[in-house]
Amino acid sequence: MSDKRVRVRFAPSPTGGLHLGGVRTALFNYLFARKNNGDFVLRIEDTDQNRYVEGAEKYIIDCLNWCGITPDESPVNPGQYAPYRQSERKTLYREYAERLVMQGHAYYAFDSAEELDKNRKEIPNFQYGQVYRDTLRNSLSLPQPEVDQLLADHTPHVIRIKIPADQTVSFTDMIRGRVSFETNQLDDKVLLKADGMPTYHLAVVVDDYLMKISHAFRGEEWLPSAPIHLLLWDYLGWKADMPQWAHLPLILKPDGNGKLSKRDGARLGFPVFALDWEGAAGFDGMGFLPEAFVNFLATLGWNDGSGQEIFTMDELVSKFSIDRISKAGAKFDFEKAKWFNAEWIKRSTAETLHPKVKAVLESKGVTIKNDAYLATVIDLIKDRCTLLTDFYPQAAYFFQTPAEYDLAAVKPKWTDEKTAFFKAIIEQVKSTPTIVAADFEATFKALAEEKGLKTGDVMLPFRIMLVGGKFGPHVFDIAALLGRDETVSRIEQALAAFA
RNA sequence: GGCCCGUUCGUCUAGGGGUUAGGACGUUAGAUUUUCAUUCUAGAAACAGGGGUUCGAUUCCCCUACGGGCUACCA
Repeated sequence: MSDKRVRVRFAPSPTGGLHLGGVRTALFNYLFARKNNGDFVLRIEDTDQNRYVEGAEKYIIDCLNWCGITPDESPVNPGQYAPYRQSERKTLYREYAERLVMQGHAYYAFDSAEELDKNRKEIPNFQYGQVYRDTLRNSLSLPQPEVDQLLADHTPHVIRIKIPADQTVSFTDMIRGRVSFETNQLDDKVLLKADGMPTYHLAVVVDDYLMKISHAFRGEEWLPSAPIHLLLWDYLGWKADMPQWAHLPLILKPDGNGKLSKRDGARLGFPVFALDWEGAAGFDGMGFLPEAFVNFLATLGWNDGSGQEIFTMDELVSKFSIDRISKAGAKFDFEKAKWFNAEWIKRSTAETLHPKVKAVLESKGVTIKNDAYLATVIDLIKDRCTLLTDFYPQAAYFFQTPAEYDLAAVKPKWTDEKTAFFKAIIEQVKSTPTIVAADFEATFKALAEEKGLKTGDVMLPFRIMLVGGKFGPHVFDIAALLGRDETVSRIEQALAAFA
């Protein structure tokens, strides 16, 4: 086992947007694969034709790419275990299901959905299992000739696993340790559906085997069905090749309880998807850096024990280990997610931020003519941005004259002396070839004193003239960046509004 | 209801038989910044409860409580 090549798979079902929990599962798979020089496989589990959502598969792949966790093998980049969509592997599963029937580990069942629903409603704790299966319509209860006839007539039927009585099924989960189940509590799950598609239970076992998966990560919600899978691995004769299981703790709703669902985003005002999905803003559209998103997700249920919180993908790969994954579910905390993003923005260079910031500004109608100028702006303001979208309010005034002023902050205290002061400043600025921040500051203060004004009384108005509001970096740095002519013109324009 | 998993500050977590139970987010108060943010300093804030085991349990065991998951021809 130890010499076996590490191969892991992320196996989502294409039923809609990929949410946080799914991305984290993918991430842990990826980290484990990279750390162990293994393969990271994306397998699309589209066995439920009713829930199939157009575009979901592409969306999943786009999400993984955006996060920087591109699979080594996938439907769009097949390896030697193709195909990677279960719908395209359909014919394969029947053979294994029939084999189980032949060996007595499974059987045909002809009951209709309606009949079963009725039983569930009328019989408390009804389970299609050892207690009731003899009373239902299946190849165990019906005489062989009748079964043959039913089959010959192509009567709709499913194949169910025959759970044995009085056994204890147990295994060692990499996160939880020893876990056991009594087979008497289990029901005879459907393996092959009436439409010929396998259920998750059959497909996951067959494909993990065929694709030589060595370690299987999945959410904790799968723990109760693990014994079914264990039994299947055994009955199919593949026990020695069974992957090691790791059931990941769930990501919970920030308020109340329960696992985080796709609807919580709209309800609570934060993204649950990585990328935008059907009008709902994802972390991307919300202004998150993929590095920050990945970093945040990695620390939701995992830590390296050192107290370090900011990790690059490379660090994550080298430090990741399953025994440091926690057992308990973790509530999603959007505030903490934002903190990670702010940290990542602060630590990123203007160069790496450049294209993303440019896109944000352009989407707001700001035209960027000078990339070097933008780079300087980014360096000046990135410390005050939590989300990429914050660059718009924080940077817009570097590119366009303020559309409106915070008049409440200046008008009540406006005086003719101030008007005179700024007129003098205009002349002063006009007489210099370029604005040098430190020099300008000195001149500004000297002139204020000369006019009998307190520096503080004219600094804020000056800021509002250039910026429009009470925010932004050092005002003289702004003036220097804006340049002589623009500074003069903004003062002139503002003077008209202030007086 | 049944089965399974879990439980350290509000949240994410470290720790582990003897600790002032540590960090981070958030929060509060100061400092710095003639704006705002950053930054810095300080503060409040936790071992679910009950039994064991032990010289000593937050740490190990059991029970209870609470939380979560599953209980489909969905994954």
